Amino acid sequence: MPELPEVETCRRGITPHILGRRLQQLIVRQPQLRWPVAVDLPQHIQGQVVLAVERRAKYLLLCMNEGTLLIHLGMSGSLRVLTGADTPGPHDHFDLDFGACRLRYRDPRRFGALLWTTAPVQEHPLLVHLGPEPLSQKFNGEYLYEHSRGRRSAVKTVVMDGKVVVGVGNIYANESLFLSGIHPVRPAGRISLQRYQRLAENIKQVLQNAIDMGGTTLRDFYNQSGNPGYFAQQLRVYNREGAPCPVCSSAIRRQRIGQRSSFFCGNCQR
DNA sequence: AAATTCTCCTGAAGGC
DNA sequence: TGCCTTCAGGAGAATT
Repeated sequence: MPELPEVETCRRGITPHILGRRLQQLIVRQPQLRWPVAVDLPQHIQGQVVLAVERRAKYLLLCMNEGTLLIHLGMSGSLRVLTGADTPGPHDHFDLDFGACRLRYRDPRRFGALLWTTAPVQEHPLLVHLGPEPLSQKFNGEYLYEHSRGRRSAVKTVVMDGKVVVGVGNIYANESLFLSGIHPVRPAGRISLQRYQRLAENIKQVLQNAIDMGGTTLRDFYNQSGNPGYFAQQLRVYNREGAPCPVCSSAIRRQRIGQRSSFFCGNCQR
């Protein structure tokens, strides 16, 4: 399931293959993604040149001369770089053909998206209200503290709220809260500045470590070359219900918070 | 306004 | 073996 480190891994992997290249053709086999791919998109963007490959939250941004292609991997999406003939599978929904190589998008659950905008991309409706990037200086303990005052919802829900901070998905929220000794259901407004400083640092650390390891492969994340990420072996609580806490050996617990599985140590996290 | 629930989708896993 | 049912999850939309 692509979270920020997986999307960043993807971005870094595809960039050298497509930067400066001209799009020969967009081939759409399945337009029914999160939002339908516009029927006339292929003819609109044919011939566009990739000027930059950026990322905002979990959106990949292919910045081209007349606009920007937004790609979201949803929870089962992946992009592979193909350099030879390769028969598309049933979930290979579109190809971006750059001549020398092509990007093939696969997404069994179809929660992902392919959108084109000619307006300044940061003003796009999907991006304009997003919180800061977690690895930026704008995101820190003070920021979290200020934005959680008066909020009674679980701290885990708040750090996963894209309007507060982007890119912190379920896996990394669980891990960061464990490293910070904070119980995931603790009301966000009842946590001290000091503890938020520690949480913000751990969020940055966990995300950066995961990026350095090429992301987390639990089931279906593979990078542009078809290789898995190696952060899964670093996970301390996620998906480890019943296993011993790496610090105190208490059994890791599992609880649903806001429709999502949460994993934590009831002894270490208060 | 903030908090909660719903929604899209398919594959894996579990029950009988 | 096979046909259910349940669940997982990103995040915008809808509802409370």
